[in-house]
Amino acid sequence: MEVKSPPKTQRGEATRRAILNAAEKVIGGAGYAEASISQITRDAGVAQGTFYIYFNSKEGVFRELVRELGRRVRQVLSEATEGAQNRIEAERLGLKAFIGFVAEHPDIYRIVQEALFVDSTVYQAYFQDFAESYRHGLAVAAEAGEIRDGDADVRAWALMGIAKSLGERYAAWDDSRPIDDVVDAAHDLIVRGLQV
Amino acid sequence: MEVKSPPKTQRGEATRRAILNAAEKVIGGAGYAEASISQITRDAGVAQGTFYIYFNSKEGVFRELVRELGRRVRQVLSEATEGAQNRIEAERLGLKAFIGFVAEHPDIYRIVQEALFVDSTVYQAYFQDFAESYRHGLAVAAEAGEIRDGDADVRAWALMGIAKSLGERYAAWDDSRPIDDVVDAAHDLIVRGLQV
DNA sequence: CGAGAATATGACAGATGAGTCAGGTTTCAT
DNA sequence: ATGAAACCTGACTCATCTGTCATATTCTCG
Repeated sequence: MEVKSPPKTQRGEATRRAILNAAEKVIGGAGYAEASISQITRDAGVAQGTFYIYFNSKEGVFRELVRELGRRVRQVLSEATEGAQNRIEAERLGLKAFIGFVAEHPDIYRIVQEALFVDSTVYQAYFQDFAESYRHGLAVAAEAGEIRDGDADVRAWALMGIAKSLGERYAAWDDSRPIDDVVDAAHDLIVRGLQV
Repeated sequence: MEVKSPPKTQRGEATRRAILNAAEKVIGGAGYAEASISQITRDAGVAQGTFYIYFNSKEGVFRELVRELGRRVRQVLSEATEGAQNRIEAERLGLKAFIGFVAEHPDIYRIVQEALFVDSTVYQAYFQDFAESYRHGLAVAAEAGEIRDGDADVRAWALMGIAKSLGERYAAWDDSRPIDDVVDAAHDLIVRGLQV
């Protein structure tokens, strides 16, 4: 049974969700290696065996978790930037939303990072999805003359790197500095870097 | 015995080195979780028990490994940038050297990343060391009027993020694109971002 | 050369935790 | 009501691997 068939009833669906939520909590808190299936099922309020009705293995839930988190983060970012008047503004809104998200869910950033070691495929897919839509946004903006011409691919990865690094440093590790300060300082760098 | 006393003889020193080298190879290749002490000692050509003469645990070697890698990377970067005429040039040389290093030692980048999960203290120390000297370099350059004023701390973390991200994407994952291309594109962003 | 310090060996005890399974309970359509 | 499908249980098996230890070897220095 390479992949578990999805639950057939409400009840099954609810149990699956409970397990997934518990996995996020337990793995996010203790890390993948430390987290045990029994902790997860205890937290979800089900028996050990129930876990294997919905997932094939610890790695299995983890993969699912990472995919879901990717969807959530993309959702947050697209909502944050949809009102932007231009690319430069979108950069600011996106960066701020991302750092804010990491501040509110520091565990999520850890889980995604850990994916590199549990299953590098999902890790890469996670970032490639981001990069692709980022690259596209930059290419369109350059086309429209909102920013100056340049290598959209490298720019996308560079800007993602800025967001990751600042999120890690100023949100996950130490959120004592107001996020707006950090975003302002970084945005100055980015604006000048991109503007015509 | 909280910390192992260092080897007292040449022979002991050589054995310790052999174990450390084997650990780099095995952990870099298989990842921390998969790597076993027996693999490491087999590779080093010593018995299992010998490992515990020099290290307290798997975590112990790993910590040592990360510290050593930090020293090596700092060494490479300081050599690469020492001939730079100004900060802008130093950025270019440093970025290129870093990406080149990752391309030659893709395992090292993995090991450092994995430190976040094995011992977040050494992970943070690793990056804080970098950040501090980076921050200092930028502050001095701003003082000298080589770059425009700005938040040196945020800039340091942002620029480190660019290097990490590009190294991961264009060196560790897929080195099919000439590094100079990537460095050029990123350096354009950085120059404009920093210049007066 | 001989004693004791340093280094090395490898079998093994003990702990851990993933995944299984035989059987129990709930739900629901007919 | 009843049978079958879906769901749930938790004790148990089994493989893995760390860290220990009693013993052996090598080195060094008086």
